[in-house]
Amino acid sequence: MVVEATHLRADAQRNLERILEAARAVFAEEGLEASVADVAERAGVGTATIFRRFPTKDDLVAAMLEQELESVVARAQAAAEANDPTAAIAEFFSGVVETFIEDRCFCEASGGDLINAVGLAGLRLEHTAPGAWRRYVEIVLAGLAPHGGRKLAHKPPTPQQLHDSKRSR
Amino acid sequence: MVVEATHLRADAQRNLERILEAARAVFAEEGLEASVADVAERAGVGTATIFRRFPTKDDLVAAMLEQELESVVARAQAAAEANDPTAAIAEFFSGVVETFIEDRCFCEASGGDLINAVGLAGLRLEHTAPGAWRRYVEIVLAGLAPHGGRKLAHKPPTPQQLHDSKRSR
Amino acid sequence: MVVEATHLRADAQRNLERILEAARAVFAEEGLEASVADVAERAGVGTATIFRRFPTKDDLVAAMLEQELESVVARAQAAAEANDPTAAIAEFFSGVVETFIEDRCFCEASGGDLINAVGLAGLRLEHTAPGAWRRYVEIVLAGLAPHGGRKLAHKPPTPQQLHDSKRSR
Amino acid sequence: MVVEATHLRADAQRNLERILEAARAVFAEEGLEASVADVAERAGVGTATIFRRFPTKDDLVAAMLEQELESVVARAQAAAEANDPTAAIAEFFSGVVETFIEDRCFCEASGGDLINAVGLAGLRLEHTAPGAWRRYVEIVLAGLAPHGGRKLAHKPPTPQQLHDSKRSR
DNA sequence: GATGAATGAGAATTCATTCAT
DNA sequence: GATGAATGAATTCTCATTCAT
Repeated sequence: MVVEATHLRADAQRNLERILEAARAVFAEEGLEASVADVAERAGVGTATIFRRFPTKDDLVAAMLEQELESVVARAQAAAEANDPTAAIAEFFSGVVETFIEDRCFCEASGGDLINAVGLAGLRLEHTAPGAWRRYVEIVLAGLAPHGGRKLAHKPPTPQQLHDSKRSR
Repeated sequence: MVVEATHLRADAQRNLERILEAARAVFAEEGLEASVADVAERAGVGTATIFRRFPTKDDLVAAMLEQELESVVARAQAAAEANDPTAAIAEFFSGVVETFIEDRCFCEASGGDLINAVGLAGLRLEHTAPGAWRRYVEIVLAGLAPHGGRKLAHKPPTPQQLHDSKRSR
Repeated sequence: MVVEATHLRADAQRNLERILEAARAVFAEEGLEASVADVAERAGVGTATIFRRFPTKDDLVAAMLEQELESVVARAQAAAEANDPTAAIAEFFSGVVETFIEDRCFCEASGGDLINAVGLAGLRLEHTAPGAWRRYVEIVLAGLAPHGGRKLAHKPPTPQQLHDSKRSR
Repeated sequence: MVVEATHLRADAQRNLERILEAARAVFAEEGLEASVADVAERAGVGTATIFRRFPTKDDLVAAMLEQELESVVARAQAAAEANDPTAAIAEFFSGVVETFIEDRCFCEASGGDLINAVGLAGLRLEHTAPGAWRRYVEIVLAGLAPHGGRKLAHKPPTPQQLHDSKRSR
């Protein structure tokens, strides 16, 4: 568990979980522009309770995203242990994009890799062309697949750079 | 020139250009959330002057984007008339993404295709990994290239759907 | 003619009339909250032209009302010379209220006598109970009619007071 | 008491009362066009405090008017139970107009009946001819009194119509 | 003399964050 | 520890009035 840090009284711990859960729900629905007050109401706590735990709205968002990230990490681990790596990566890629489509805010707040790129574009299209992102996944996967010893001219961003790109907003 | 419409007094025309120029700069830097006041300050005019010309913040944004769009259209036409279509499309793709990187707001306001996707992700990375988008362009181009008669399983969004996806925000 | 003051060039005089006419139309339709710019547009002149003539929006309103008032004065004179004073006053009263109903702004800007009172209330009712003011006219006329030598306990406001009550807004 | 609803913390309740009191005073003096900022200043709170309680300026106005209305209702009930109906109605009529005179905004926001009519006209005169409305009350009461079996030719507006006329602005 | 462009001074409303209870 | 009340700082937008052309 990411959010636990120090020992908390039982009720405090429960509140913390409720806050994170509410944040996920509210931000997923309304995007990052939802107000802290909305989250507080959904969580059934006062706004001050949230600010006691998370000095800043951004801190709340970050904590919530860390939770979402865990599920992605789990997916990634499953993919890493799969027998068919090609299928596994395809499934992983699609799965993450699907999560992005379902949770606008998670997508908006994530770092800028190609999966995220497809998620962002897919999110825009989802309303008028639902599922359009699947084609983009196909294309990107095809582009990533090794074909005839071709080498890409440009290097990928480092993990650190990818991580830091989350803060760009 | 899009914004000229009727004959304007010399000073008014100058102001109009300053406003548009300031809007481009400010929105490019800070994204669409930048305030009209910021644009006004940069342009050296009062906010009311802006609202006289553009009744709504959205109108201002739209006018500015129209200008950006023109340059993309010009690029597209050049590409269409090139001798080597593969090189032309690569150049076009890169050129548009570069424009996106230089103008966050233009990117944010555009429809959700793969070029846009790369732009959005590249924008996030630009600060910590400048130029990282070039690799993404490579990958997507590779994925788009015909290889061995492969067919994509999913259909692309229609032009209308792409267009409407601009409104998703 | 109220508005003529000094000798004006022919075109200036024409503009002046157009402004007053536009003011009447615009304020009658939209109430006193209509903007000076609206009046200018309707008159086909620049706003500055209006402000050259009328240093203040209030001045414009006042001038326009004076014109409306003239027609009321004409009615009053006709009534004064009629044979049947009772019928004449009834007709006058109704006529003025009708003018008020047709021109919200004239009513709103007039002094506070009983005719005006009926006009103000009638105006509010006109939308949902058109013509309701006619009953109020009846009642007030009945109340004004001499019955059995009764004397009213309170004195009427003086003409000066009535006039000054126009400024209460 | 209308405004109490749920249990409020002592200080909040005190502030709420101060806000309502300030609103009454400010709107009574300056009419409905007074700004919320004026009310806030008078109440000694920030504007945001007002908007927390009343999401809209209209809501604030409505709450305040409800309070005023209560006193009118009380008067009406007293009149209904009086022995001498003629005197009672006269007193009621005068009482309501007096309330109107003391509270411009209440008068402006009320429906368009004859009492309201007298209030509106009286308000305009009050500054230059204080108490002039008393004569108008006399006249209207006289007009309403049954004299010699006379019948009014026009019907009164229905309660619904009167109610809806409040919204005429 | 006429024009319309420019603007300062608001107005309503929102929200992250702090503070008294 | 928790609460929700209070608020300062913004934001979009309007308009009477002044000024350069």
